[in-house]
Amino acid sequence: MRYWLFKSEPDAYSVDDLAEDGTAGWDGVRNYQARNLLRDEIQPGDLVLFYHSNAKPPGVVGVAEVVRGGHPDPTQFDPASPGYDPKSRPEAPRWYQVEIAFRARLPQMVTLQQIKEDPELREMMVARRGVRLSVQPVERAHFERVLRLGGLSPEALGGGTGR
DNA sequence: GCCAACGTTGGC
DNA sequence: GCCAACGTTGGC
Repeated sequence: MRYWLFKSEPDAYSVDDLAEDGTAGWDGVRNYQARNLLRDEIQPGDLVLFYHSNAKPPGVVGVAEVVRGGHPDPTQFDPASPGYDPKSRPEAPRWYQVEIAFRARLPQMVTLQQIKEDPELREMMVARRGVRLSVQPVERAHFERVLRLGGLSPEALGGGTGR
């Protein structure tokens, strides 16, 4: 099992939206590095830190679980979608998504500032200057540390599937 | 294949 | 709202 961090602007899609929806296709990613992770690396059962970017303050606000691995992002074929890509064809999709399910809110959000100031977390990709990747790998130790700082027990999430 | 111009991200 | 840092595009 691997761990990831997904960024979302809460004005566009927040952890509350995910909690309400239950599951969501992580569509709209239009960056090749992130696409490769979505298509090739992210597997069902992997756990995701849900991160609010462009928020006040930015930080990790929840946990989700991957429930379906990489498959073509349908919004690329929808002319009405902001993610529409006229150069992508169904027989050779350019963009991929995974599906995630809501698992938990963090009782206390873990802010970007906390991550940067924490000796155990400051190596996280999200804390590094200039890193804009919206889908990032996270080390297990970092994942568990973020959960503890947020008031969740990693053990409570780790084993069960919640399904 | 270079690289200038442009667009986007996202913290501050 | 600013702007630094990146990524993408497209002319050549």
